[in-house]
Amino acid sequence: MAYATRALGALGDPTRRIIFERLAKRPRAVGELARGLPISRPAVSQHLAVLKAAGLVTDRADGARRLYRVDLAAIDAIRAWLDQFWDRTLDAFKAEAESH
Amino acid sequence: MAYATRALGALGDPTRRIIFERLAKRPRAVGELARGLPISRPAVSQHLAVLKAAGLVTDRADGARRLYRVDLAAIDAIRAWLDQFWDRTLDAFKAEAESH
DNA sequence: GGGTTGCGTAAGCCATGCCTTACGGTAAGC
DNA sequence: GCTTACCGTAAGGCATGGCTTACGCAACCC
Repeated sequence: MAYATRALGALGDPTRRIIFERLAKRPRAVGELARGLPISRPAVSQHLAVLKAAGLVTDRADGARRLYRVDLAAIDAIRAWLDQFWDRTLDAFKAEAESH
Repeated sequence: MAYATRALGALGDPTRRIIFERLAKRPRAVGELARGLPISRPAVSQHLAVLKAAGLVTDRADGARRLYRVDLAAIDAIRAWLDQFWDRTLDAFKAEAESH
């Protein structure tokens, strides 16, 4: 749950959402990501550090490169968080309708 | 889809997530929200404006007060966004496994 | 081993964003 | 009508965060 909120904080940045999108298609190295973005490679590296701290991605050494991939557990955590709000909101609607 | 990304941007702030949580339980007025938070009422009003612009909440006049409630459509949009990434990531895993 | 490629971290700059106080405007109560 | 309660917006201060350049280190190539 606090897992999900940290993930949402990380996905609040548009650049990190783009990085997250591209990693969802397939795992990539840092430089490969940077070449497709209008920011420097260290900037990408910093974004990846945030995503990693939020549990959204994992990294793995591949020679001199470092491959990042998305972590499905984080997606599931956010989904569970959302569903909880969905239920609460529906209950609130129902309670309000019955009070009339 | 761009709907979902704007919603994620709005939910990136922890205070807005708290406000969103409380509105999910039941609709509330601005002052009522502010009394339960360590920030001023205008600050809450600004947060609500962001949430509203992101399509996460709707507002309705109630006399001198203004009631805010969460919009279920936004939650659904985010969920659809997440599911899309879930599928992509699964496909990437599968493709990688088959390449071995 | 020298050179190249790939990466993380540090330091610093600068814009963005969140918060405050102050103000004006509308709706309810007496 | 006057006062009170509730709210949105403006203006400004200040911290946070995202970006850059510079540096150091490890892994491949020839």
